[in-house]
Amino acid sequence: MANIRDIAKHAGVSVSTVSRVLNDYPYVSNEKKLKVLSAMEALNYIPNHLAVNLSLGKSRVIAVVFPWITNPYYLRILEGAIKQASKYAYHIIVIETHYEEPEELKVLDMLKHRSIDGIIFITKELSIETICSYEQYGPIVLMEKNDYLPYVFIDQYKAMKKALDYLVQEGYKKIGYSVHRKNGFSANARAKAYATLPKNMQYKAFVYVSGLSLMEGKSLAQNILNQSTLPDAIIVTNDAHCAGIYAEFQNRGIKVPEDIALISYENGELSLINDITSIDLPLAEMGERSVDLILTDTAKSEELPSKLIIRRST
Amino acid sequence: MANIRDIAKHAGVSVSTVSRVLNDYPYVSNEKKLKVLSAMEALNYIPNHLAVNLSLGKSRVIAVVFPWITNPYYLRILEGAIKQASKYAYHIIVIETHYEEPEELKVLDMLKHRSIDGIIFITKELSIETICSYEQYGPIVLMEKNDYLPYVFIDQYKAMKKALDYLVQEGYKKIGYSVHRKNGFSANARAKAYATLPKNMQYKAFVYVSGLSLMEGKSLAQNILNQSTLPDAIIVTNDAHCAGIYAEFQNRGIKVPEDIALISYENGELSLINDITSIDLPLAEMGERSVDLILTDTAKSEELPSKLIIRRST
DNA sequence: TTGTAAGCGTTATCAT
DNA sequence: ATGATAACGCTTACAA
Repeated sequence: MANIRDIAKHAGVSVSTVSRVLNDYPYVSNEKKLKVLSAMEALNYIPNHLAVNLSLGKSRVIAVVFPWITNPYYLRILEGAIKQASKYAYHIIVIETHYEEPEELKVLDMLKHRSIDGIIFITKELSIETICSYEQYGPIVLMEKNDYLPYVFIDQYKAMKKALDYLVQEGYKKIGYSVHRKNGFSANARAKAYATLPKNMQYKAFVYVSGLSLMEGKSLAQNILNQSTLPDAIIVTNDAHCAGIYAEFQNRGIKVPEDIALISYENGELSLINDITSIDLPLAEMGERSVDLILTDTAKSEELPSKLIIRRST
Repeated sequence: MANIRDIAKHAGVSVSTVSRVLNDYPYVSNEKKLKVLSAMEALNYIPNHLAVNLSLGKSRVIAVVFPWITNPYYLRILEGAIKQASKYAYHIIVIETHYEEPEELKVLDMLKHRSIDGIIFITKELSIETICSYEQYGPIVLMEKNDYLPYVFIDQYKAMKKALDYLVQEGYKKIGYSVHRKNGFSANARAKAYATLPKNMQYKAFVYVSGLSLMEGKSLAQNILNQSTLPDAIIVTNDAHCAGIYAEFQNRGIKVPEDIALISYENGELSLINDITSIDLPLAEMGERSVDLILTDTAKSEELPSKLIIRRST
């Protein structure tokens, strides 16, 4: 394996000159440049990026962290991040935490050890203090608004409020909603929005803690239909979960929206095909902006807007 | 930033000893070991993996390559790969090629430049000769059976044959199927299996070239229903596409399986919820085994079995 | 415009 | 068990 020194020797120049040619620096005479180029050709030179990385102190890799990659919601964020990273000649490694703190700590340690140049936490379990203590080792972006770390976020309170206001205006009286984790960041925001409803329209029994997947949606629907009083509208965590509910409703002859209306978060393909009113979330853009936050100094933390797309399910 | 030399000095030992402690070698006296450890503590030492990588000539990263990450079929392979890689303390970077050869060449160049230690091509556009010419730079795994590179693969011919035999046995006469790309690896395998049907049961008009997504499934269904003669059973590329077809069939009052039967490849959640007969593919396992192929000498190329799961749609 | 030489922070060989 | 010292292959002051 020829290295930069071999090239220098073969071309009769110094290593710095070779390096300059390699990196397209100005101030290299055409004559020497050609010599270097042909030496590279002759010796079949292959630049070694591991060496470049060490020398520059960069890995050109960013980690994107989430509980499960199979959640299409997270996936679209990831896709945005991959796309944007490639513009900077960076690459994305994927970390699944399964909601385990030790997994998050492992990623933070990778940052500390310079295996990665930055971290995007799509969700986090660790306290913000813990995460902050690693910021000295490299940029870390969250998807929650906070006062300590850069973030890109969608205001879940506003999104929920938008859906609620619309449902109220349409005359729905018994509105329910599902959350994935009772005390997650977005669950709290949604609860806060729900609490703005008139007191007589707030039903603890219509707050469903459930999963994110299709099949879990199906079983949630079964549970719902077993309740003595039924909601007349449900706002569901994501498209897949909502599609599961919708499918079960169809099985059981529940008409949407006549019997029960549905709204999902996500506005992906599944809401499109079932004609489900959905809260559009700019997920790919979240991924893109968070990469910008990691890789540039000019990008600023920001809030991205959600939008209610009305379809036949309400 | 303290480095290994600073630690050595502070502890009054040599760098080799520090390195030995770092890597849990035997042959280090407890006395010196403690000295080193406390020096690390005192100087707040952080090992630099970029340096380790250069020294070892490894990046500890593997690339997984596919056209689009949003295909759940590929995603489950990716998930298996991530999981398995983490067992070896490796990480996975995700490459979306959008079926563009230059993107595949970029990944191959990363291998050449030692940015990654290996490549898993879930699909490929480049000729096998081209890819082979990069094998000298590191292990490359394909998901097609071939004589040149290691592979993990599912025999698409056998899978298709299984579905066809079953349909024939159930009395279906006008069997159609969809493929994603007319001359893709699996399209050819499926065509070969289809050609084993009695001549009078082969219908060119029932071979549908279509997409992979839900919405594309929906429009395929519309096209199918516009045909003058309808198939009585269709084998569909994947769950999402099949779910799109199924949804449109429901809209149009087409009964499954009475009017048209459906079989999907994938056997994921979408086939489960719609009770679709599906060809189970061990996708996560494909990811796991390909990582093994990259990272161990003992793993051998292998064929993984598919299995027909019979449900209500046939 | 070019070259010298000092990093970057490890691992690994080879003595002792 | 321990230490010198040479890799690993590049970038980048600084000097010329």
